[in-house]
Amino acid sequence: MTVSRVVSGDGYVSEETREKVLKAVKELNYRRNGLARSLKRQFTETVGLVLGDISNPYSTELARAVRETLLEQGFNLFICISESGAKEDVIAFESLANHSVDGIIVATRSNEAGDRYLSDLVDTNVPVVAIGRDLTHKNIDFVSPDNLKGGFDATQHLIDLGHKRIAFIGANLRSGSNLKRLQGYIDALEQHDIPVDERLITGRSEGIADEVGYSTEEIGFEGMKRLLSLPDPPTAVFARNDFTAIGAMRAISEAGLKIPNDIAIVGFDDIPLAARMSPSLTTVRQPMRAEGQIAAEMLLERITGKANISRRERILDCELIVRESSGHRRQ
Amino acid sequence: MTVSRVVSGDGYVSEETREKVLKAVKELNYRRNGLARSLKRQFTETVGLVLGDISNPYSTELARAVRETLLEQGFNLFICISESGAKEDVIAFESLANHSVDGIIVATRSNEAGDRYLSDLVDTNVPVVAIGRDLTHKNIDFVSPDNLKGGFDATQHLIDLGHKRIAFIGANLRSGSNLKRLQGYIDALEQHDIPVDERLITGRSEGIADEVGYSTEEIGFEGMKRLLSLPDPPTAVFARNDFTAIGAMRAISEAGLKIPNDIAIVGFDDIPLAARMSPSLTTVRQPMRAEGQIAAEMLLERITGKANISRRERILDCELIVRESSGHRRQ
DNA sequence: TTGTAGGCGTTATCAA
DNA sequence: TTGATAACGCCTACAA
Repeated sequence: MTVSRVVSGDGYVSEETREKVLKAVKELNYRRNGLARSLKRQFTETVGLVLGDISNPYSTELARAVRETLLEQGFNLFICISESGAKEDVIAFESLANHSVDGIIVATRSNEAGDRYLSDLVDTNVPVVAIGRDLTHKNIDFVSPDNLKGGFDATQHLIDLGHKRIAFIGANLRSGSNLKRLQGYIDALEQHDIPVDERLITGRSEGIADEVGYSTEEIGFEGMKRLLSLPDPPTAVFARNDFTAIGAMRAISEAGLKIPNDIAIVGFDDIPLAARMSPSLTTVRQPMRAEGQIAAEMLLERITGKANISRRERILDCELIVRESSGHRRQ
Repeated sequence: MTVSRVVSGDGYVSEETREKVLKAVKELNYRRNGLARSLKRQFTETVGLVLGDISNPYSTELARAVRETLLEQGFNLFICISESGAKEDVIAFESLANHSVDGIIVATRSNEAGDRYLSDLVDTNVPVVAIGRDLTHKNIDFVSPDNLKGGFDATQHLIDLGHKRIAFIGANLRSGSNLKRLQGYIDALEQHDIPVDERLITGRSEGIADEVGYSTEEIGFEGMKRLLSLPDPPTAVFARNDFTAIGAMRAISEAGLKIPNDIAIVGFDDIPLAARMSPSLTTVRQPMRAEGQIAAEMLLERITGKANISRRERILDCELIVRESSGHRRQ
């Protein structure tokens, strides 16, 4: 017990005993067992963050913002990777739960088994915040960029430039955020009485196994190739994210066409690479740092707050960043 | 006790009781406490990975390889970020130690307090493997790319192309891996009787606070600007990594000079962006995935192995990837 | 097939 | 100022 007082640094211990204890600690290489400590105290001051595509600068910026916010409050962050769907999601949640983290932030795509596990977790009073994962539970907070408006703005921008045949690359019906971007695209077309042509909406390519890391670029590449082989190819393209846009740009170049003269293109996210492409990529900037910070703050409120908070939702504005790849107004 | 048997799924339980237990588990939202379990069992089947610059694709590829290797053996991975030196290193190590991970892989730059903490950890029998962190301890394994030979090859390549005034950008005396690259550069020059000109070796710029994220690019930009202002500027540059090289390329372009005609440039790492730059970047490819995999394997051997293993070292070959930025042989 | 006892290493509480 | 006791929730070993 006296040792505990010395090591924890609180409670009355005489200077003499304190020194004796510290000496013994050194000699015996004693280290206080955190598991036992947490077991007794019932909290760990640790938060888990589950990330999907860790290769995407979007994820890493998010993680940095989350971590900074937590650190200010003395909380530690453990990041878990879950790259390929439900099974890995569950492994990640389970391992965080087994370590009794005080709360979890999820930034992977929604899936049934994962959602179920999360609900169970919340029911055992583990605070959870979701970033961009459509998951409606009365006690799970939700943070997301405004994908609907972002998709709308991107498409509107292309329409304003005089385009009528505008394609969407990388539709994924299983991803809510993606679906919102697609919906924004459709809304913009309809608002300008441009018919929605399903052949101009490409989804996930058959041959591509995962949608992780730079493989999303392949989706853009393959999708664009298919669009270019249409009898009446598009004059503009809105890609579901910057990596996909970059893949599409490669396909356009390889076909001997020019951006933006032959085909204009807009992405989503504004990863650092977007500004450096040549031509530089017009894109919808997502407030990654704000998303991370707000999610962390919400989680901390749930962790430290006494009261049971019910579901809150924060949809954050995106900003259209016009660069070279969308070009000037067509005649 | 019967509950434990049901939940763990081993030991004899009658079908009838099992069902009753499972029903109660559901109703009460019971979840087995992992802390208590680990406290009793004395292991967690979890490994910690401490990463410095998470924005660098090098780190994320490493993490993915580590994770895949661990997962095969049923181990989970927790990633901690330590962006700015000793203090954060210690926080990360401490928090992993408090959660009783079974082992730690460190991939941050060496620093005194961090090294000391790691040594203490090892002395309490926590297995540790270091990636690229120069840290000599009799029980800490070491994995690293061959920075010396990589630096030599890069410089040799530029010499072979006919260059005599070759600069090094981004020297950092506190980073061992960086120092090795610099040493390789010097070795190559000396072997060809080219005098080493200290003015051609730029270090860290004053104004730049951190060396994290895309800030390393600033180092390249600032360093190159200084080199260009010399009375007798270099005709070729070897940058300490790809981000630094990319920053240097930007400075060269802004000065109205052409790569590789006016100045040739070589980087280090071969991040995905290197191949896409225009001109594409000649660089020394680092075997990121192999580094991660080998580090994870070594750690698992220490964790599961009964015997005390003494320090092992694995230096992995790098490969010079010649692209456009180094150009053709000069006349 | 089920249940009891003891201990993993802490800390809260109370006693000395 | 220090120490004894109990409890955090689980699992091993043994008893019923």
